[in-house]
Amino acid sequence: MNRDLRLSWTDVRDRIQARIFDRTYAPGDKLPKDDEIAEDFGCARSTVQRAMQDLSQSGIVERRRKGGTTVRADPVTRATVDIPITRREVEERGCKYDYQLIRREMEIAPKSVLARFGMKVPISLLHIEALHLADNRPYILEDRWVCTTTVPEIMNVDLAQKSANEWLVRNKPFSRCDMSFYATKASHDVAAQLDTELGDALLVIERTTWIGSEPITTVQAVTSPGYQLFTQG
Amino acid sequence: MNRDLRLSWTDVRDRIQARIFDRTYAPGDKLPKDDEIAEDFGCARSTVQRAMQDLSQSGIVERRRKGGTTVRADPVTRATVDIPITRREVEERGCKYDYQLIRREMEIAPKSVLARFGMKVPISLLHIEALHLADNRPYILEDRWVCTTTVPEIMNVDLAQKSANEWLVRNKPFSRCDMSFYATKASHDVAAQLDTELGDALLVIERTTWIGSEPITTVQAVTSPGYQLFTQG
DNA sequence: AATATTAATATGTACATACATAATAAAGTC
DNA sequence: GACTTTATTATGTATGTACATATTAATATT
Repeated sequence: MNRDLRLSWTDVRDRIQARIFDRTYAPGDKLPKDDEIAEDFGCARSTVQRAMQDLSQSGIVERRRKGGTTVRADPVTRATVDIPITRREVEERGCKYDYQLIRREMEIAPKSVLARFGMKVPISLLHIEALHLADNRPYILEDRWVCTTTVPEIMNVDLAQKSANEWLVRNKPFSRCDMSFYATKASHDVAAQLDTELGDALLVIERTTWIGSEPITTVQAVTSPGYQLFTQG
Repeated sequence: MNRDLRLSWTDVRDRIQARIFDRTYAPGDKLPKDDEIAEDFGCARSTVQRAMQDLSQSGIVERRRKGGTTVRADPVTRATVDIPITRREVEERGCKYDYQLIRREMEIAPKSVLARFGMKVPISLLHIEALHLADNRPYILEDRWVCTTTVPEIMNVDLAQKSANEWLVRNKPFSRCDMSFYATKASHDVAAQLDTELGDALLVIERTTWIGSEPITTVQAVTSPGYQLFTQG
């Protein structure tokens, strides 16, 4: 067989996707089984499998053993968000990065914080407030709680010099990260810290991480006014 | 070889990930090549390849032909957001879904809208304003522009009955979707539509879609107060 | 008819092999 | 030294085969 004519899995994916787009296979429809598509296209089943893997991850089709492949009836719009280290984010915008530690003390975590970890029993955690600046202007205000039983080393880190954000992400990899986004009105304190108006609408990025089942940290990153978070590709 | 002892690609991934987590391979470090890992673990290279594919997609490692595999120096926190059809989202919360068309007319798109499509020349687009309700309470206010040259069929759709959101996602698949999130203060109009206070902080989900290089639609979904957007697994 | 058991089946995985591709390193040229 | 050309090499892909696994469908059992 002429190798130049061989289909790549991206070709196969695109052709199947095209058939979904032009409604040859409409939402809810069942697709032929991989073997049939492979024979139809003149390629190996594993090539179809690779294409289907991609379509499945994109949320376009759903696959079940024995059940076959179906076009998702209720298509979802799926996107990926990347949250880099704040320093890097600022520097990639071509701004000068600065960082200020506002507060750092052990505290009994309030219920709202415990809830993010899925814990009930009150426990003392390291509470950190810090400000990230871009070109000397407040950029992100972070309100963080770190679990010192999972991450005892954090007690020896000079958080006035290096942000917990940076230290954690470089030194404490996580296996699970829950994230959420919401809007909040700038309180008196927050407005003062971010040097903005009381009542301004601010985007909050909340993240909670674990290693295995051990909680690492939870953070509310309150962004400055006008902040916009974009998805990747 | 005893098949029961064979490593699955998830095992391989987990073991490599563990070595990254315990800093055997620290950020920026180069990993052994697939062949070596395969021999080390006693599995086929393709199994390592599958594991690496996953780690690469998760943003944990970076792979380059000939260059090899490196642990990402500046780790990013990566997450996936799924935006379902609004009806489905409301119903999955166990609420009654309703929908109201507020406005629907052809209009010259303002520059801000054209910019989202990456267009310069002013053009007339279908402008739609609509309200999604959950248990009779305003849930999401959508402000949408549809490109009628790409989607002429939309002109024949009764948007008073079926939301453009739903119709488009079911009938006009897209190949590209740009998304962004930000916070906004409720204007007089928005506050009235969402039945909330003037100046409330609201999360806006902005999406723009294309099929190939043809623009389909762009929408600002202004959520009601307290709305929180979560990432997937 | 409802339930448990068994068979059938489409997708998923593991492996070996051969080749493709993109980056890098080495060698050659001016 | 600066530039171009040419190997070299690690990852990526395509294929075939053999099994594993999860689900559905069929059958037997109560």
